[in-house]
Amino acid sequence: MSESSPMNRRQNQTNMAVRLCDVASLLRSGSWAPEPWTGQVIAAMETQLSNGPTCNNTSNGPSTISNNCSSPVESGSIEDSKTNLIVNYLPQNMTQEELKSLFGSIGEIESCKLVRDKITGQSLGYGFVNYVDPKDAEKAINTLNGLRLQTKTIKVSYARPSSASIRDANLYVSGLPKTMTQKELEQLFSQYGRIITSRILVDQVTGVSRGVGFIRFDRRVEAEEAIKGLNCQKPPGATEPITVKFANNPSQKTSQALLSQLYQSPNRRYPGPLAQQAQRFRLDNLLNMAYGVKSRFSPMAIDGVTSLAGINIPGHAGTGWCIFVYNLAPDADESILWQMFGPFGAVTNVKVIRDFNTNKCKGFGFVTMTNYDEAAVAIASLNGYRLGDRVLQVSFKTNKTHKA
DNA sequence: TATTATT
Repeated sequence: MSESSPMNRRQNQTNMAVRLCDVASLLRSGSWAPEPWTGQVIAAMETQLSNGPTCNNTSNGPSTISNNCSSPVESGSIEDSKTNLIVNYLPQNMTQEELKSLFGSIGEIESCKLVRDKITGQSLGYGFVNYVDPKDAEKAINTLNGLRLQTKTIKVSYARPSSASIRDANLYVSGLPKTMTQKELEQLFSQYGRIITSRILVDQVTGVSRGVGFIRFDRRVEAEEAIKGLNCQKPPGATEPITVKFANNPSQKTSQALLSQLYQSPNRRYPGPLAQQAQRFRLDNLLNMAYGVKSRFSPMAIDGVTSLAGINIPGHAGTGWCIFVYNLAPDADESILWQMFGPFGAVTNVKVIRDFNTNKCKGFGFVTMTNYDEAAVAIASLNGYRLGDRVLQVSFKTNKTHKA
């Protein structure tokens, strides 16, 4: 994949940073459909893309999204890297390449790693991005922290220097009073050390606390002290004691979790045709992941076309599904494509085609999406979408190159 | 009674 030249990129960075900041803050404040194929996506996007600059910090994502860890001024230690970032709350299906592609839109990346389970290969939902230039790292925090991707709100912050002392510092807390807020939970635990994240789990329907939560400390010794001091103790005003222990390690989740997904009834939610198609492909992907099998439901078999190498299948480029986006404005940049297509699923690459001399967008661009079903929904949703004063044309890229 | 923050 060819990148835009460093010079082009540098020229665009200032504008993009501003816009991404605006959009990201709107993303944080706006309601967002958890399922990309509901009509709410478009409504939400209208709000995001057409509103003027607003910088509020309301968040409907992880409430620790802007905690006070690792701000540039605070990182006093000389060990602290000013280029290395940790990215949390990544969508499950996001790959390392997608991570690199997204953060590479800010500046040159020295290295990038998506952390995966050693056994299952499943993404653990976080990764590291190390920039060449500390300014780009700072810019990435300012512009991408709080970005909504699919159902997740990603968190971008400086990575602490890696050490054994910060591992296994995550606590699971149960028996909490249902009335206890996250702030109160933090107040209770903060006497034992620096809290990195906190969360109270809530009922998805009612939003009421389930009385359980997590506290991640900066260091394991702090977590140990919190267990000693708070396990089996009653919080102020509570009638029952709480339980505090180390949280289960996510890596003990075996392939059973994967298999259980396979046997879930696909028709439980009575989905429409589009969602049925999407689920069929998801199942296919799961089978593929678990057993390395391509079933007859493979995207390669869609429309009854069977092909060995993807020849004659529109938009299929081997590494994903290439989407053609036409009627972009001259000042369009990559960030607008990320913003439009990201909510629909895994996006591996975006590119705005620019004039070599003027560096202005020539009116079109390309987006590569990993999964057929997500690409199809994105196209169906975005074709005809009004962006500013232009109506976009969105389709799978064809191989036809005839010049009229 | 369980989300995914240290390569």
